Amino acid sequence: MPELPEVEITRLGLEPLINYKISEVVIRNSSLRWPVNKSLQKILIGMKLISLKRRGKYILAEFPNGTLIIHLGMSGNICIASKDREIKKHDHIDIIFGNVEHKILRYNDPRRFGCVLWTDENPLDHKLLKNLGPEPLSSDFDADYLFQKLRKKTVSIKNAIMNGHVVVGVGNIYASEALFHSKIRPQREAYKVTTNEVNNLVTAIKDTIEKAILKGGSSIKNFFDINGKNGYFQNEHQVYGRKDKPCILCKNPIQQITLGQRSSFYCNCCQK
DNA sequence: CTGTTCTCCTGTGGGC
DNA sequence: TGCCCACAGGAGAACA
Repeated sequence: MPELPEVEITRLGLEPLINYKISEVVIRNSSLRWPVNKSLQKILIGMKLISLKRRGKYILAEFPNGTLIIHLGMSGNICIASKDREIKKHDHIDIIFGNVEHKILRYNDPRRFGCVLWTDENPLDHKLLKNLGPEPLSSDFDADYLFQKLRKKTVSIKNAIMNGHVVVGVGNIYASEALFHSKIRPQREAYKVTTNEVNNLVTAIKDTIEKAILKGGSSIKNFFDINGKNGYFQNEHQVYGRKDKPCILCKNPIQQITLGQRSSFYCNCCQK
C-alpha cells in the first residue's frame, strides 16, 4: 500500500484509536526492514495514543513517552481488527487498544520492506525523516522551489520527483501519471524541464495526489477488519500499467521503459 | 556532493 | 496441474 494517498488513508483509518490506551503488544515477526524493538511491549503498555501524523510515507503515532514511526514499504497494510479476527499470514504485529472492548492495530506486510520504529525524541529529527523534502500538498512545494531543485539535476525528471529529498510521497505510479498530465517525458533530464513545465508538473503532482486521497477516503468506511488493498487497484491510471494500450488522448500505444530500475509509462506522442 | 546499483522479501501471473 | 522465471506499489546502503 505504498503511495502517499494510501498512507494518508491508512492514517485516517487509524484515528478511531486516538485517546485509547494500549493494553497489549504482540510481535509475531520482528524482522521487518529494521528489527522491531523487542521492548515495545514494555514501552507501550498503558500509553494513550495522542495523535496520528504523517510525514511523507511515514505514519507517526504519538504517545506521551515517544512516537512510533511506521512505514508500509511496498506491501504493508494496517487494519483495525476485532478480537475474534483470525490471524492471517504476515500479520506481524498487533497493538491492542482498550481494556474491555479491544481495538487492534494490526500490521501486515508480506514482503517486510516496511518498518515499525520507536523513538523517544522528536520524530522529525529522526535520521529517516530529517532530510526529507517538502510535502507535495504543502505550499512549500511550488514551482519556484522545484525549478531550483531540478536545475542541478542530471537524472531523469521521473527519478528526480521520486527522490524523497526533492519532494516526498511521489511513488512510481503517480510519477508516471503526473508526468503524463504535464506532458513531460519521464526520461528527460531534470535540468532541461522548463519553468512552464515545472509549473504544470507541480500542479499535476498535487492534483494526482489530492484526487487519490479523496477517492480513497470514500472507501475508508471499510477500514475496519479489512486488510488494505481496497481503493488502490480500483484507481484508474492514465498511463501506468497500460503498455501498448491506446493513449487516452491520442490513441497511440503507451510506451514502457525502465528508469532507475523502475517501470515507467508514457505516451510518445503527448509527452515531449 | 551526485548518480547508479544492490538489497531486503513474498506473491503473482505468464509461458511452457 | 506444476515448475520456472520475471516482475511488483519503496527507499536506504554501498559504492564509484
